[in-house]
Amino acid sequence: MADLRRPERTYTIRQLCIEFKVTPRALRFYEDKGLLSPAREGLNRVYNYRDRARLTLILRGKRVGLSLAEIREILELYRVEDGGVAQSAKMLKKFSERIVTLEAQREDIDHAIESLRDACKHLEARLAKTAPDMLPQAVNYDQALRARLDGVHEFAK
Amino acid sequence: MADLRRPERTYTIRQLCIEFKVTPRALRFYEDKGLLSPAREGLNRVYNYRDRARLTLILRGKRVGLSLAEIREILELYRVEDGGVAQSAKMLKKFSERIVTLEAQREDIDHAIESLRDACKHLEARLAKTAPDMLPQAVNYDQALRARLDGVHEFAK
DNA sequence: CTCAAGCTTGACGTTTACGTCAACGTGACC
DNA sequence: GGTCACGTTGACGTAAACGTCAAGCTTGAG
Repeated sequence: MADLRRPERTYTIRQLCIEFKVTPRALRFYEDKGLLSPAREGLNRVYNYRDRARLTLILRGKRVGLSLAEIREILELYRVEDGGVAQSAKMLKKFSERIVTLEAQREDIDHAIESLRDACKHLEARLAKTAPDMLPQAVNYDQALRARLDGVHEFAK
Repeated sequence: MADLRRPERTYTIRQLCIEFKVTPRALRFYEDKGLLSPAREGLNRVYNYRDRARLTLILRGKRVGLSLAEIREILELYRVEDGGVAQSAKMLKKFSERIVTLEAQREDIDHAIESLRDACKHLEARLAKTAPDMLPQAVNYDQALRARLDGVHEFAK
């Protein structure tokens, strides 16, 4: 059976939407904003391997709090020799700054995780005392963990 | 000289705004949304030590991508015994899920940082070859680093 | 007393990132 | 040949998180 992700493979808008759990509207929006530019087959959009890779980067960027405009700037670096020297210098500066803010953000996240873990411990202790029968709810934690290890990001509601 | 952050100290809205680099509008907005509830002196808001601590948490939450509504939920945990057992169980679940997403986010950030570092290296190499005189721009990186170590987050524009 | 500084409460505007129709085209079945 | 399923392009709506006035109170300096 052929690899569904082999480089020559193409995707319809719906296929990408399902894979990345986004809506067609979102993909068209990214296109409007210049973050994607899939080929056309008649009217229909045809996404290729590189479009898919870009989408991966777009969504990752979003998850770390970048705006679409910022993501666009970053993606444009990968356009070969897009700008002159001045452009490169500007980019270098921007990227450096961005790295610093991301590192700060990582510290914030570490703090937040720690706080939440602490809060969980307190909650668990409280539940263990007053209502041990409610503790199976804590199974959700393991569920989430397993899901994460499997690369699945859908949790039971 | 008295410690400007001693527990009994109070703050005007402007003082907090300057310290945390936010606008009065933002603080009033957070109040509208139930995240803050400073005392009043006549009409004027008077923030105390705990209000200031809450604001720290609010901004940290924002930096890691939480919505104000989510931050509000988390802050309410710290209201003593606010809910019954069911409430605690619900919170435990929510917090556990949040921890998982934050850990994923941290990985995203690590990836992003790595990518950006890589991009910077390429840019630097390119500049070193074509226009070594533009490289002093890279000083911005050190500037940013120093600023960060000093706890200052304002960069030259 | 006046007047500016700093606070207040509305109330409307703005940006970002889409959601949600409406109206239409185009194969592929039955 | 009707009718899905899936695609398209507008165009308008929306939620979050404030920005930006307008209009008014209060209080200390001159």
